Amino acid sequence: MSPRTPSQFEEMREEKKNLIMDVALEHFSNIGFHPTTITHIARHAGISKGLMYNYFKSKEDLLASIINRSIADIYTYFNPDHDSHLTPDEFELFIRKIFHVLHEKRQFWKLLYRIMLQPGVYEKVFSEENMNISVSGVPLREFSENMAVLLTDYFERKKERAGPDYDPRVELLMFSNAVKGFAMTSVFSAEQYQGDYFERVIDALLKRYK
Amino acid sequence: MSPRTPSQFEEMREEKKNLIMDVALEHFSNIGFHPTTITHIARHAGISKGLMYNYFKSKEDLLASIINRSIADIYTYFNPDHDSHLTPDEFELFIRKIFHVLHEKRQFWKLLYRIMLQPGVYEKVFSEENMNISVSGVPLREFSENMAVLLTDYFERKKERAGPDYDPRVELLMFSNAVKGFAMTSVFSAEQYQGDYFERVIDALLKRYK
Amino acid sequence: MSPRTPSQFEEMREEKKNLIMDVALEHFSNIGFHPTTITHIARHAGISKGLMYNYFKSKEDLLASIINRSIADIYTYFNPDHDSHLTPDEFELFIRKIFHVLHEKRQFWKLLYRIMLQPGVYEKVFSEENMNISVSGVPLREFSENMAVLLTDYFERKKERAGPDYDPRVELLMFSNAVKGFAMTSVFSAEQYQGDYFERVIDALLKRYK
Amino acid sequence: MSPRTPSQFEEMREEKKNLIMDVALEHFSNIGFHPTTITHIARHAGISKGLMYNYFKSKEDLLASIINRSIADIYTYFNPDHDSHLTPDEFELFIRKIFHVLHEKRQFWKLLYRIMLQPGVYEKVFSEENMNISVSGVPLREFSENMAVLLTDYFERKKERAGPDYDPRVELLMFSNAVKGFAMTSVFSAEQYQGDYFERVIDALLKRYK
DNA sequence: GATGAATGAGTATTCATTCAT
DNA sequence: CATGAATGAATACTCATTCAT
Repeated sequence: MSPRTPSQFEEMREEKKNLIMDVALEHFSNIGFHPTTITHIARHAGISKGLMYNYFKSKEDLLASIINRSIADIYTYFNPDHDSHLTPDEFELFIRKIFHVLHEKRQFWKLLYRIMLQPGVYEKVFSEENMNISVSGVPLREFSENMAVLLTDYFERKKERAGPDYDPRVELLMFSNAVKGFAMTSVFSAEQYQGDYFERVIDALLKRYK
Repeated sequence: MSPRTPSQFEEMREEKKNLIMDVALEHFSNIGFHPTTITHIARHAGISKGLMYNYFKSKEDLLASIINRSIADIYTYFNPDHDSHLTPDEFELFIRKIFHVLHEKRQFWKLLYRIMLQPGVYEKVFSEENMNISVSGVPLREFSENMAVLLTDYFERKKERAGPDYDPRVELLMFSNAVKGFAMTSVFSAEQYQGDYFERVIDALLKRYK
Repeated sequence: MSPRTPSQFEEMREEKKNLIMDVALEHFSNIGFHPTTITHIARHAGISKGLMYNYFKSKEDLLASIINRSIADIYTYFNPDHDSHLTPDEFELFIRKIFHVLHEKRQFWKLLYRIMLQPGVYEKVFSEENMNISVSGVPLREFSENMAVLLTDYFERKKERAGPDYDPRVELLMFSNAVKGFAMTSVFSAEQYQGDYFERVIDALLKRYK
Repeated sequence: MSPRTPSQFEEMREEKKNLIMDVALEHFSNIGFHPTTITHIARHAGISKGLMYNYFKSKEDLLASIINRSIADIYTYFNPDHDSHLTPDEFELFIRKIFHVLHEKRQFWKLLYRIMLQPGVYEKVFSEENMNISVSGVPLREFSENMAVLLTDYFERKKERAGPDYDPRVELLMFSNAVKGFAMTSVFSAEQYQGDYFERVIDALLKRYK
């Protein structure tokens, strides 16, 4: 019964925030952002509407927080503070990580796709204010830029190992489109792709682009 | 001073309907379905809100009409009443047509992607009622099924011309993911892909999958 | 092919007006006044919305016209220009006429009940302007007043033939309530009262009040 | 400063609900269901439009709630769990109760008459869903059926006390029409019936049908 | 006369957000 | 901290009526 320390309070707060975000992520990604009401989220999280606004300053802030949290996770997982070049084995690891994260965070990707394609929401979430929020000290925008640089460099360097009409720009293009196409399909219709589907795709990608 | 003939009325109706659909397509695809209000559409089309409902029985009906109109166009363009097999040259033509239609109907694809990913809207538009609407006498659903059959068959038959570890299922998979990925990228960020971008992608696809 | 005379025009006009009123009466009484749209009436009468307003200056005017027409019919049927007293046989005839007209003009009574009980509509229809419209030269309001006077007089005079505790005011009251109750029941649930229902009620009323 | 307890909330809710229902009953019965707007009700109840929907899920639900509340009251008042027969004195009590409730709940009866005669509204309010709502554990439909059975039985048994040409079916018919006629008249034109009007009617009914 | 396209004021309903307790 | 009653701005949709042709 001793009074809680400030850090204990902080911890409880974080826990509650995470609970709300979990519930919201599930509903946002399955039902959509607009159709999911604050009332709905609050009820499913077992709290009151008013308390929601104690943790998040608006519905959009809640969405932005969810996205930021997931991106931070992924960011850490990929650890792209890679100052040197990607070896072929690191490239393979990279692909495997992509597919792993695609599978592991399916709900999040579903949400992200929907948000990205919905202009009104997108702008509000990635407003000036939110864009400057840094994750683990690195601004969000840098994340994808780092990736792009690493891959460009990888395919550029692969030229040496490749045939005469190898074009690194085309190669990067085809690779990213293949990944994007697969990502979307797997996120939105994962039900139909079972068994060794993931493995076969990974193999094909490695055979072609490693 | 003499009253309008029925055919004059019909012509007026058709014109207005198309005007409204054009305006709505632009806004739906750029701003989104929910955020675009009827008031907005009416104002931009230079008509009253009420008139909208003279032509379309609801906002959803308007959306469905737009989609149907475009699909009918595309359907005619592809003319997929193909009972025999696809030759390699026909396959090339097929790819070129895809990219042409992707370019030509960009607004429509943008809309379609958004709708498909937005759970609530999709179901309402492609309700039982709308799904049974036939375009040029052929139910909409058949369209994509025809495509799938043709391609499956094409990659199956290509086995004869291919190497020993050629797997038609994997091939079809990689091909459609590549197309999907490209489609999405080109529809949503066409600004950054200019010059010979389309040509390079087509060449790469043909080289790989023809 | 000779040009129509003015009276021929007038006749055609009357015919059209009656057609519209017939259609409207049917819909107003079965579906209700508010739920029945002008478009609906026009379509069922085989004319255009615009033409409707050529014959009737508003929806309410149409309703008032229907009511006036029916009341005029009934008025003529009853011919209440009765300057002398009602004999018992005339009273019997009167009751029989009531039930006949109730049966014959069921649609109209249905409409009238609904309208009378719907304050908003009632006031508009029986506005100052319409109340002064005379039917066959007699203002509408007089109609029911004439009836009331005749009946009051009848029951008053019956005192001579009746027992000691006969109260003409109570008698009139009970009689009119019985008729009203029966009228409403028969108009709104005529389906369940078949066979000799009408006859039995008439007999009972005559036995009691003649 | 301490937060409200659940029971305090419940009390507030109940109070507001009743306030809204009271205001709505008054307007629905005097002005009509359709012509009474939600805005109107809200303004007269001193609340916002939105709050209405916190308590009632639609305008029709509000109407149904009002009707159910009144019927529950009346049901309790009549307590028709009468398994045995009606004695003449119980019949008299029954009639007196009818007239009492007619007087006491005049607004409600006005509303009910209007609703019953308005086809569109009636069906929505007494939809499958609402009809099955039970009042004090007894389905609404049973209420009137109980009444009908009791009265049929009463007039049937009265045969023994009556003259040779007494027909119980006709008697029941005349009685209910008289009550119906009186009910309607008293509900819609009570202004003109003052003084001993009620008493005189009750006496006449008792003399004739007890 | 006759048509139906066009108008616009009006209506029910939703939902993020605030705030007294 | 926590609650949920209360708000109000916004939105889709309806329909009597007008008017150019």
